[in-house]
Amino acid sequence: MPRHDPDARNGRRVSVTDVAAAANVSVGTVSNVLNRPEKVLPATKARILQVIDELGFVRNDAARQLRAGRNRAIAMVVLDVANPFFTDVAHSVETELAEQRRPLILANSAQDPSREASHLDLFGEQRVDGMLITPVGRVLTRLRQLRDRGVAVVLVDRKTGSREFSSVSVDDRMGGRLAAEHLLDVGRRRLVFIGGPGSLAQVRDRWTAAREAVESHADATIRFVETEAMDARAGRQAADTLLQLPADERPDAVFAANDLVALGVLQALTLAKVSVPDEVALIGYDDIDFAASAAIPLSSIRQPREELGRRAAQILLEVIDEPDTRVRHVVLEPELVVRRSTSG
Amino acid sequence: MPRHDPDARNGRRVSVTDVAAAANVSVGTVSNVLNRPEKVLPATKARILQVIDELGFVRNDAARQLRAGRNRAIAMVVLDVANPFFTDVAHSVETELAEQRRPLILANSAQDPSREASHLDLFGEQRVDGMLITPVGRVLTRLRQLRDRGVAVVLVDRKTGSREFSSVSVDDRMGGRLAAEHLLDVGRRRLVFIGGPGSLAQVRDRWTAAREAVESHADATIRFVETEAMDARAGRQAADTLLQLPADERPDAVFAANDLVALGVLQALTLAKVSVPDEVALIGYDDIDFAASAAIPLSSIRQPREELGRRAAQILLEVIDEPDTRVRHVVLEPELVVRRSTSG
DNA sequence: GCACGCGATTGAAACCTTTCAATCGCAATC
DNA sequence: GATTGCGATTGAAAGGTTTCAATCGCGTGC
Repeated sequence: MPRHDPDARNGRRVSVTDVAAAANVSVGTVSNVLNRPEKVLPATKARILQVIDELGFVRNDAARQLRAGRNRAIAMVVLDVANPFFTDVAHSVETELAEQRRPLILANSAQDPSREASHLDLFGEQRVDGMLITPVGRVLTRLRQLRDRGVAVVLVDRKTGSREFSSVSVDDRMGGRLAAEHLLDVGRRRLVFIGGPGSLAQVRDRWTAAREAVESHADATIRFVETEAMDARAGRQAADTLLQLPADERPDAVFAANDLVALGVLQALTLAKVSVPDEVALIGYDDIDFAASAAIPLSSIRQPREELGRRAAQILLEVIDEPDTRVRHVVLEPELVVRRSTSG
Repeated sequence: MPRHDPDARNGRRVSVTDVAAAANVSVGTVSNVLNRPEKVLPATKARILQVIDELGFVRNDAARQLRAGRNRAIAMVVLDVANPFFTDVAHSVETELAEQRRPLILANSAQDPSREASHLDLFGEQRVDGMLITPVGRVLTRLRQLRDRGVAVVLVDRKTGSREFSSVSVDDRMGGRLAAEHLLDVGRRRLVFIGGPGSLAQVRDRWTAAREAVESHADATIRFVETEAMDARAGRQAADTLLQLPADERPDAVFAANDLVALGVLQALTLAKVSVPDEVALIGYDDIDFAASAAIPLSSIRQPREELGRRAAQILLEVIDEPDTRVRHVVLEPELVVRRSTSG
């Protein structure tokens, strides 16, 4: 009863050969109908299309790819699919690729170098045409191997190995500076930066620039609270740690390395009845949509994520077309967005 | 200068044949090293592995799939990748599949039947082993075709064509009832349901159950405000429409078909200085993480999304192993979560 | 010394599509 | 009536892997 059409299921799969036989043409003609319909006589085409329909023929993509030597798909490896920042960027990439009818395969490294490596290996075997990656681990060697085998690679939101691979990124140092200077501007002097792991370039750059900004104010300090991940849970935990400090050691401002962490911090502070921004000012990073509608609307550093995805896709397509184009680095600028969490 | 290793790039791609020749074995043995390493003598294996490394051989997945007739991958088509509910479900699916080393290909139908159809066609050509889908359009015919060609199909969060396909879903009617009854319980009588498009089964079920709950109260009313999508923007727009009503026609409670819509409604109401929950009570659906940290923490109907993904993946794997297992329907129960937006 | 058994290895066949040089059929031209 | 030109069609080859029946080589038991 669950069975719907046993014949179709048990019968061997239908191939171009079967279609050709049934339509009394050669396989070449069937292939032409599929790929260069204008090359075949309308009458023949109609007949073949009808047979295709009757037999339920579906082109086998594996065979097609084998013959072509490549896969039209583009793979994208992001740090965290649960972070709206990355899904927004991916969405923008997808939109740009849709024009060329190229599917986007999304993979989540979850900031884990071993997961990242296994995704890269898989995409290598799949011979994707191009790849967008926000690297976590030491992947330069693997990326070179891919490139040498003809896979176009563009780095997103990162410039590692920049002499060899084009990239599109947002200036994290500028973002870090903007955030820190804003906190200083609103009179805060005991800053904390929360983010991690410290091995992530994004985290390092934002932290370093923030530290430099703070160091130019003699009376201000900033310290680094490292987290293992960058989600709300990590933010809550980090904030709980800070709450255990004696009152006179508590920070009066928190700069979270992304908005998810900031939202976590906000939850923990609210729960502990610490007023934001009166007692602690709070700024995040990314300006995801939820930042604006948080319990206390969150100040943040806006990254132009739509443009980031679009430009990345464009450059990737260029590299696919012309692998020897000059390596390019597009650096976009972030922007400070002030909301209630830093300006009560 | 962008060129890294011209030899490797220009040279023909390395195949098992090349490896076999260089290692003085047959292709069969190379294949065994790759797929059944225990079958080959340690010394031979070591030699072949070394050659593989030296030559930079990477198995061609297209050829492998062609031979195998299928692709180990599982495809998942969701309504909206920008909705954390679906990324959470997808994440849970991915985790479950990881044990079998099956990659998950995520595709976004964006509630658009034509996008959904083209994804299905693509996955058909790719001969994925299995597919999880939350259907939008009239896809039953396509799904049957896929099933008849050996693709395991499990419906997620929907029961269309339930005699033929197994499914895992959450009881939307129960959810709709819980939401409406809660609003009635806290004394509201002029309800509005916001969601859409009305063709979505989720929307219909939640609405219908809510209407039924309201109808059993003689003095209460509920009306349907249909949106084109289910994101925050749609929520803001719908709320703006309501705000233009004369004060005595305004609702005193809003039931949004998902949390994104609810957050949009909340933004618009806040902007218009309408107090939530005093003037308008607001409840969402899904209980995404952000619901708890919204400006006014959002009451919602929690769906067990982790379990939803896990069970869906498990059933799919069962169907792949044993295509003729009985069709099963797992229905999970949603749960009311009361927060400030309905209980000031 | 021989047959047997068994693990290791072989290599041709199969998977299905696309490509492209060759061929066909037909009409226009000389 | 023969030739040319041209669009439509043909069909064999190529692409790289896996499978599996057949073979090899070697030690064991008689």
